[in-house]
Amino acid sequence: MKFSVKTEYGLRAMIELALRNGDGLIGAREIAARQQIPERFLEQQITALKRAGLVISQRGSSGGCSLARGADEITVLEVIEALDGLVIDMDCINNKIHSCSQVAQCVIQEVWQGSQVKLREYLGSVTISDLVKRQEQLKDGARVKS
Amino acid sequence: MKFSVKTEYGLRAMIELALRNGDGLIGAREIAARQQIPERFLEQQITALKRAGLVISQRGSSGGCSLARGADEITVLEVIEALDGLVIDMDCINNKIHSCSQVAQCVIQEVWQGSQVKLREYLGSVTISDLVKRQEQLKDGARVKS
DNA sequence: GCATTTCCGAGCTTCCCAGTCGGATTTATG
DNA sequence: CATAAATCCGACTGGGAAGCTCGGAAATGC
Repeated sequence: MKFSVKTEYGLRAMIELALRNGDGLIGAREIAARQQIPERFLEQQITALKRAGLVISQRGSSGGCSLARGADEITVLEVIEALDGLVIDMDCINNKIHSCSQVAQCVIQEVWQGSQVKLREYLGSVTISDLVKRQEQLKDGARVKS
Repeated sequence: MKFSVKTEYGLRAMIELALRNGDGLIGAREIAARQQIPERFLEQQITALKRAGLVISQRGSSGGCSLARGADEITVLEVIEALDGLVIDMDCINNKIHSCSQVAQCVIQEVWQGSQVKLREYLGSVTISDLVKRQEQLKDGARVKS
């Protein structure tokens, strides 16, 4: 049970984009370099984010991408689900299989379902903007300390 | 992001044990047969549950296992963590690595941490006894319908 | 002693994640 | 128009983990 690195990379990219929002388009190469992420790999995640409508992009030289909305209007949940699909996927409920011949399975699926709801609730309450703000806090804290 | 079948098997076994609590020891073979779980595989999970102190067991012929406490005193969280370790494991926070050279990573780790807390909170609030009761409800519902 | 059970460790197969890569398409610029 | 730079698309791969099997040792009732 862990979050994929895809989502971590995706979130880091979104933070980077949020920091430089308004500066026009930013290339995947640049984001990758700044965040130390394999470039060709990040490319794919950005494409996925674009398909999900969280990012807009333009091809060609001097192309790049930027946030599709304000950083405070994009939740962590959206980013995760754009990259990895549902936060918790269950064969029984999400997919069409629904092979609950055994009643006990259904009961357990309800627990997975409940987990899903709780997680989505939380992750949906955190925005990219929150992350950026929190990051500033951490940086300031470190500066004061040193 | 999904729960392992180990945990599903483990929970189903616990439900089975809860249903027949007080009837003495029950063999892994029997549980496996009833719940249609690969026997030798279930064996291992039961051993893990025993090591975690959720189940007591006795070897030898007419050996078997039973719940170590009341079904209302065992949470789903305990079962899951006994079988799969922490619900959400993060290299940065749980383990010793703590390689947050990049500040952005730490911010994200806080989100994982938050998810962990929420999930544990929820899963810790559901007991095996709850599952059994809920299962009865479902069965009754089906009976009325038909 | 023998059957039956839990217990321990090793091994095996299949699948998926993380990452790479070749190349097609689009576009600004000279 | 040519070229360089960027996104985009699809296929491929290596490694590691999940799911499961298996052989056999230790315990225990009959």
